[in-house]
Amino acid sequence: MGTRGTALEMAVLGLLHDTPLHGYELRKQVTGLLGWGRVLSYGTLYPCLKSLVRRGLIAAGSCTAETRRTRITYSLTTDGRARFAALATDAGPMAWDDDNFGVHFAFFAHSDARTRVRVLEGRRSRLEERLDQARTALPRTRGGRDDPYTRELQRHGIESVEREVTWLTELIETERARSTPLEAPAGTPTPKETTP
Amino acid sequence: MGTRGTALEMAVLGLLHDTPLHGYELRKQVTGLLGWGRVLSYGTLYPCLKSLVRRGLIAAGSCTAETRRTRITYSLTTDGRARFAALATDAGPMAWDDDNFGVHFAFFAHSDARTRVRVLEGRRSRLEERLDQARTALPRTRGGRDDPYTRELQRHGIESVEREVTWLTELIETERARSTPLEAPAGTPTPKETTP
DNA sequence: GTTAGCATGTAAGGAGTTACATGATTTT
DNA sequence: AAAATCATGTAACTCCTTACATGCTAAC
Repeated sequence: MGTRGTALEMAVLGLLHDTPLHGYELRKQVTGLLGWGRVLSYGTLYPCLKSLVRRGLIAAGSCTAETRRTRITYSLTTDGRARFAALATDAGPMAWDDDNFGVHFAFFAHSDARTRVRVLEGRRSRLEERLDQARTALPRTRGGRDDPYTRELQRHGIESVEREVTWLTELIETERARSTPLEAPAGTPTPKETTP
Repeated sequence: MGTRGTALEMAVLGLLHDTPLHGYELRKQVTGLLGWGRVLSYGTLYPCLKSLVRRGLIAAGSCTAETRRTRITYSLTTDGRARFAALATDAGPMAWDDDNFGVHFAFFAHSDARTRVRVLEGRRSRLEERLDQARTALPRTRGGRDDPYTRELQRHGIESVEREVTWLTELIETERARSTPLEAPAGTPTPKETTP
C-alpha cells in the first residue's frame, strides 16, 4: 500500500536536500531532472509526498517567510537525510536499471568516486549484455522478421546503446582518475569538469 | 476492462500478418521487435491474445502440421487484417509517441511512403519540442539544480535526442524521394535500402 | 525416470496516468 | 470582474510485472 517507487522517492529526497520546496515546484524540478519527455503528474507526486511524511522522511510545514499563499513547504528530516545518503551510496543492481540510473547519476555529487565508478560500471555491463543479445538476434532470419525497416530500427537501437556505452566508459575513466590519485603525476590539480 | 494497449496489439497483429504463431514464440518476437531491454511477460501477452480472440481479430487454432505438442497457434482473421491495415496507415499523434513509434516504424513496409513521411515528421517535431524545452531549461540556475552531474546528464540527453532527430531527417529525405519520384531523373531505379 | 525446457495460463499488486474537484492569487 | 496561473488533492482506471500454478515433451 505504501508507495515504494525508489526513483521518484530518491528524486524528491535529493531535491529537498538542497532546499525546501512545495509540491508544485517539486513537480517541475523532478520532471526536468532527467530528460524525461513525460511530465510527472500530481496524481503520482502528492501521494508520494504523503507517504514520505507518514514515514517521517520529510516534514510538511506551512510557509513562514514571504508574502505567500496556501502552499505546503516540505523539508528533509534527519531520517530523510540518512535515507537519502543510503540511497546515494548504494551501488547495487537497483542503481543500474533504466528507471533508477538517471536519478542516481543526477545526485552523484552526494556519493564518493568509488561508488560512482561501481554504478557506472554496473550500468555499462547491463547495456553490454543487452548489446550481446541484440547482436546475436540480428543476423538470424529464422525467428526474427527479415524486413528492412525492422532491421534499420534494430541497427539504430544498437548504435544508440553503443554510444551510451562509450559515454559511460569516458565517465568511468574520469572517475577512476579521481578515486585513485596515487598514479597521477605530482602537481596534477583535481579535475573540476565532468567533460573536459 | 478490455486490453487496449495499442502498441502491443499492433505488434501482435503485425507479427501474425506474416505467419501464424503461438504465444511462446510471439513473446520472443515481440520482445526483440524493438530494442526493448525489458522482455514482455506472459502475464501481459496471454490476456492480450484472449482479448484479440474475443474481439474477432485473431483466431486460436490447434496446431495441425508437424509433430507438435499442446500449443495454440494464432492467426489473423479478415477483421484482424483490416484492423492492422488501419493501424499501419494511421499517421496521427498516436504513432509519434515513445510507446508506439517503434512498432509503427517496424511495420513501415505495410504502409505507403506518404504515411511514412508523415509519421517520421510527426515524431521529429515531437522530439524538437522536447529539445526546445530542455535547451531553455539548461541555462537557468534559477529553478534547475546547478550541479555538474545533473548538467552532464541533461547535456547527454539533449545530444541523444539531437542524434535521433538527425536520423529521422535522413529517413524523411529517403522516403520523400520515394513518394515523389516526379523530380527524380529518368531511369533512376527504385531504392531498396533504407540506409545506403 | 527425472531433469530441463517448452507452453499456457491466473491472481495480486505496483506504479503511474487522466480526469475530476477545489480554491487562492495575480494579472488584465 | 474575468481570466490565467498557482496550488493541492482524490478516484478510477490502465498497463504491466511478479509470483504462482500447471502440465507436456525431449533429452540424459
